[in-house]
Amino acid sequence: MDTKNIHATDHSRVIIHIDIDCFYAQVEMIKNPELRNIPMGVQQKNVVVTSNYIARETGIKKCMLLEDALRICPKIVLVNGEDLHDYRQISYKVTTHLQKYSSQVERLGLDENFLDATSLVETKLKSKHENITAKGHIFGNNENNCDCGCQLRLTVGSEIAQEIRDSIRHEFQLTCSAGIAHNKLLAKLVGAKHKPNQQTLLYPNSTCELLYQLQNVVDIPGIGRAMGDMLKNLGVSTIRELQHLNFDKLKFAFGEEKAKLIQNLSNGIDNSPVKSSGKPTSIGLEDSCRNITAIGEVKDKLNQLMNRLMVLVSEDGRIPRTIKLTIRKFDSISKMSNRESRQTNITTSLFTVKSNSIELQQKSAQRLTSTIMTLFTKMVDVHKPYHITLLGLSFTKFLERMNGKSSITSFFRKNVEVQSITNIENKNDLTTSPMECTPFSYDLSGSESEFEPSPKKTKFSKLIAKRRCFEADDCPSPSKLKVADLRLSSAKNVSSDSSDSKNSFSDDNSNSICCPPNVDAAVFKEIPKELQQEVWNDYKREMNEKQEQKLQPVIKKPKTNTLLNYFLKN
DNA sequence: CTGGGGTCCT
DNA sequence: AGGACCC
Repeated sequence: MDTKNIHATDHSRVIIHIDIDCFYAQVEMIKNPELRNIPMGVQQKNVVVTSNYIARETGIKKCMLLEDALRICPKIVLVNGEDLHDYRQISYKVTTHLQKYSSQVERLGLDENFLDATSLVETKLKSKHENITAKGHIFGNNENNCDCGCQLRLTVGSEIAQEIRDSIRHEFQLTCSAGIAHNKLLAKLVGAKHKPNQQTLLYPNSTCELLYQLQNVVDIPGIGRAMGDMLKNLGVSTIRELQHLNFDKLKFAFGEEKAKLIQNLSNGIDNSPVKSSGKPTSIGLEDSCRNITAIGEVKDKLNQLMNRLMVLVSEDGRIPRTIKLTIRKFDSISKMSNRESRQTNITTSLFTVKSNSIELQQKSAQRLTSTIMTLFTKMVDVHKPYHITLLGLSFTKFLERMNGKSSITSFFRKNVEVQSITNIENKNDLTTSPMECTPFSYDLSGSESEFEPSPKKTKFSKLIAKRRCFEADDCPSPSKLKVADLRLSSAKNVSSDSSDSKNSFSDDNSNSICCPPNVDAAVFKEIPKELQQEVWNDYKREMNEKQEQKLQPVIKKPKTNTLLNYFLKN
């Protein structure tokens, strides 16, 4: 009857939370072992974001202001950690390693992972019944009286956690801490009880004891500053107060869904699944800065960011289709989160695949910079004085690059399986071939022959043969295909990549996506809706460009490199 | 004198 | 596009 009780007694899962100890600091100590025996902190601008444990003994805390840190520990050695590249790289290696243990691994930041070990435990229990002993700490004093078998499962979970931590240490020279419990919330909370390089096991009967050790509701992951403030206004600050607050009051303040969620959390109930993280859905960089006031500086900074960003994108291996510019304007009423952003689609033809890495050639770089500056002028009136305190660039909506050997069927697979999380190692298996500098597209050799048959091979089979094709990363839900998402470059706007929604709607306004006449209808029918969309858009754009060309002296235009080209039939 | 990232929801 | 949350 009461769903709360049903869930409260569901201990069927075994969840392990793994938290790499002072992650950035450990990476820095690997890079420079001399830092191991002295107090060391990792600095980003005016903040010491983390430090090794020697520094922590002196009282250094996470995200401490530089000034305070230096006062507390004048001897602290600081390492700049503003470039997360190396941290990100090692972080993904760890996650990929964890995926050997379970298909369900969820990343949280760069240094934490949840792992659903339920089936691993069940498997292990089938073959092993003796000598099962809890590893590491056990939280609380209560005996476990639960008869659902959770004690045995969680105990096995602690053995697995120990193995995993050992393997991480062995593989990466990284120490980490772990929490084992029957849900994510409790695994994370209990893992914090013994750090660093230790692990803690929670049996369900000790749940309340664990929760009551928290000082405030905002110590519950999932309750942040905003909710914390509202709860304070409701007279709620402790866990106990949240547990006992009248549900209708909570519902009035947060809505039923949120209310249920946080009251459940306050009772240690968390049914959220461990979601496989897969590859990142966005890749971005930010740089906070002191007061930029000149357009030249903006351009400069953005170019630097773009260069760094291209390295990350190349390592990722996918092609992004939208770019977002984020800025923060100086504000005397220093409001938090005073950021603005503008986003626009970009064409895949901007990117060049060369020796298995992705590059921006001069022309493309200029075009990208120009569309980014257009975004900038949408947020800032450059004729008036301004000062910018942060610039950020971020790519999203990636197309997966496939390797053709994995066969054409994978291209049309309904459910895109989660692929190995990132191809950091890709860099290492580059095969350099001088011939292999091709734009990201298929040259249809000779613009006149564009729609003409080519002798033997279809364009598509060429594509497969060349092992260069792309797969939409996301399976669009029908709601994504609303008219609002249709973006077509109008003839007036072909010179700009930024198909701004304002000027990109064309007369047809259709929900109707059509198969272009030059594309094999059978193939078209099989591809995901979103790809159909893009193929259709590409076709429209080509028509527009052709029209424009008629008005101009005939210049050999470089072929546009689009999805459409993949599907051109002969 | 407040990093540099990410995720999901609205 | 912004806001909440996480690290």
